[in-house]
Amino acid sequence: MDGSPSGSPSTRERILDAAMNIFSAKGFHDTKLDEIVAEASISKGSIYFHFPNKERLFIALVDQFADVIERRAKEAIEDEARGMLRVQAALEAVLETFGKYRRPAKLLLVQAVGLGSVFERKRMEVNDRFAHIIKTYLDEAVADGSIKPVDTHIVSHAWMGAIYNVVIQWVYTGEPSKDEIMDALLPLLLNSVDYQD
Amino acid sequence: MDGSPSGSPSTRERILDAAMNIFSAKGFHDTKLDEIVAEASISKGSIYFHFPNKERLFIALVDQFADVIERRAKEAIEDEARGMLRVQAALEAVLETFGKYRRPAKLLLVQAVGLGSVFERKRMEVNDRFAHIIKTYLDEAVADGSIKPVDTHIVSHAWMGAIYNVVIQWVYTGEPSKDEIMDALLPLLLNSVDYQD
DNA sequence: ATTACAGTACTGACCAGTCAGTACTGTGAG
DNA sequence: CTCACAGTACTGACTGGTCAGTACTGTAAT
Repeated sequence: MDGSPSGSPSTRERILDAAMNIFSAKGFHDTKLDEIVAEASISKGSIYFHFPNKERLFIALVDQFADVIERRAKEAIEDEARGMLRVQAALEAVLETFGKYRRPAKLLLVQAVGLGSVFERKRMEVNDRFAHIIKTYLDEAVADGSIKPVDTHIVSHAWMGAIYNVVIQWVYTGEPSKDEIMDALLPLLLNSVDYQD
Repeated sequence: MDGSPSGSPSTRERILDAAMNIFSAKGFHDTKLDEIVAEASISKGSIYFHFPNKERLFIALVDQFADVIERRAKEAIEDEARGMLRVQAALEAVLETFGKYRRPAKLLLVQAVGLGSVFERKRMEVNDRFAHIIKTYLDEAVADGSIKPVDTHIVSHAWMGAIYNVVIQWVYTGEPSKDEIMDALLPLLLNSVDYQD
């Protein structure tokens, strides 16, 4: 996910890896920096050499994964010509990416919620970023007549919530499987705006 | 919401009221018991007389609101004869109740997420409780032919996520308005399973 | 005088963040 | 080539503020 060449990972990468594992499992407040120190086999000072504080370390992980999701969605969209096909491609890409990265998904969708105002703003920002992408292409689909007019603002947020909740369910329980999700959720969402492929 | 007769509120109720205000605004970890003490004009000892610890006080609030939501949904369902009409009535009741209680909504949907494993279990429990109600009546609607067969497990979780996310958006920004949500979200959800009223 | 509660002062575990110090790698002046 | 110095990466023992929870006292009703 980090795109760096293989080989012995840098200290910074080891910190990020360990932090991802522990933050995603235990949440922000229940994760002690000393646990990350132990997991990464580095020193506490090292963390503070690479990151200004615990909060920013956490946010770095959120940003890192949000970037991956967004990049994949945009790549998928570029391959499709127009309108509703692009929306569909983006949805598939996002579900695919969540499916591939279970821990980061939990970090973003669960552990980044309900923290203080700093995190609240960050989570809103990521949320809006995704919703805005969906909204853009939904608007496009409405404009070219692929689907009938809808309140694309509400639809985009509703879709994201639907995706989030199903993915969260999957993150916790392993059920339903990725394939079932794709088979059931995708038609459901497309159906909700009266689009049949 | 507490169903008690009006009059000077008991200490317990004042604690719950104050805790609701502060927890919903600042989240669990950023809320100090001393703040609740000040807001409720009671004493710290009083809190520990009525609740064993901070965690259980928080959970009492979550349960209290989850009960209200569930009760309203069940009442609404009882008034409707069958199938999809009951699903629709339940959705309306839930949205109505979230709309009426903004702070409890934020507590349940935002502040109860991303805390430790105790809260995670509680939130899962509430989530599943709601999803199960939806699923029951969706299954009923499938059985009596109101809607075509769908994966009701995924649909129920997707619906809850959609509702949650739109409500969260509303809790934070006040937008879109309750009426807009009802007008856009309800048809969207019903549409997603090919039901037109 | 006992119960049921309310109020206050205090404690001590916890843990994010600090900082003085170590190790190693240039680098360029004499 | 070597010595002096600088920069970078990292270490881990230590600190100090915070706050949930406790111990204890006060009081009013029955």
